[in-house]
Amino acid sequence: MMFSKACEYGIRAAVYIALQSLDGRRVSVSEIAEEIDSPIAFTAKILQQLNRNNIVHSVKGPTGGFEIDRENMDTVKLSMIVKAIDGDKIYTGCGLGLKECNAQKPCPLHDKFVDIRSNLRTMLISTSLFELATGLEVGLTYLKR
Amino acid sequence: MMFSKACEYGIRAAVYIALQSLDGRRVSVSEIAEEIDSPIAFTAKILQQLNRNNIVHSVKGPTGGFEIDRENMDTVKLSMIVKAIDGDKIYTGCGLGLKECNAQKPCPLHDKFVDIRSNLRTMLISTSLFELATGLEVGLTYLKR
DNA sequence: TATAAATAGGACAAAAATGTCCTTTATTAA
DNA sequence: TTAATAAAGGACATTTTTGTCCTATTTATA
Repeated sequence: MMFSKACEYGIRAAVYIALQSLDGRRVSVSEIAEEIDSPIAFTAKILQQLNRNNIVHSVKGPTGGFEIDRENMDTVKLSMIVKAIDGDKIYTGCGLGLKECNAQKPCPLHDKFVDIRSNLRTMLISTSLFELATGLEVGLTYLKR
Repeated sequence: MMFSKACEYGIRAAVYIALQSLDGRRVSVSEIAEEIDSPIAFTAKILQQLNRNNIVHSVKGPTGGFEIDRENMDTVKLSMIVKAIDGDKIYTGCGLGLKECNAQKPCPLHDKFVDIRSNLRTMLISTSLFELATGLEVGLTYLKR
């Protein structure tokens, strides 16, 4: 609806990894892809990006996999994942695709988007992985289907 | 940011046509593409879609072109253009791409998206082409760059 | 130290979105 | 009635996104 497929998978994967890390479990790409119902090799690429951006931590070799430190679950906000994968056009871009659209030279929808964009931005900036993982843990939310 | 390129061009084209129709001028695809800074042949395709959905009216032959009745400028809301081009996933789709995501079985972002989506929906449903065209007419808004 | 398990990463493939070109159809006006 | 003009539409081309496959690298453990 709003994010690319890659970003959707990235968020779902990060939330799943966070959930498992709360139990001290490191998880493999194949488990992640299974649990969030995503294409495995594509998910692996996205996890590489998240790793490079220090959003998740990867460990190679046997007993390896992905994990997120308890500390990072609070530090990492949705906005960081979105920015790492989709860039920041969701914040800065014009709703009608104009290159320069701002209060001085607004597109016809500029003012109408101000609040919507601001709400979205605030939500993304203030929502942590920990918050999302705990909802899952309690069984209130789902990552599949 | 939120709409496809096709939809962005479609909205900009419709607003431009509405503006010119206020002056009783019918406009050609090439003029539209010039004025909204869009690829001409692609814009023509999009205008065909808008015509089929009775959002704009087209006339073939010399002196032909696109126009929008004064009445339709009030009737046609942004939501209709978006739906004609991008479908209604913007309203109905899940932020994380789950097939079935609802209050009973929500994704971790479901509740957080409720307000944002609702604001967006309300804005699209309540904004008419006339409103957008008059902003342009008065020189308060722009469709290019 | 050899083997196996796991991620990293490059190259490729498929699908979808974006964009172009050319012919057909309708219509105006000379 | 013919010529010119404009949209309609089909076929094709390009680019981006999504997705796959294979090899290299790292590392735990037998």
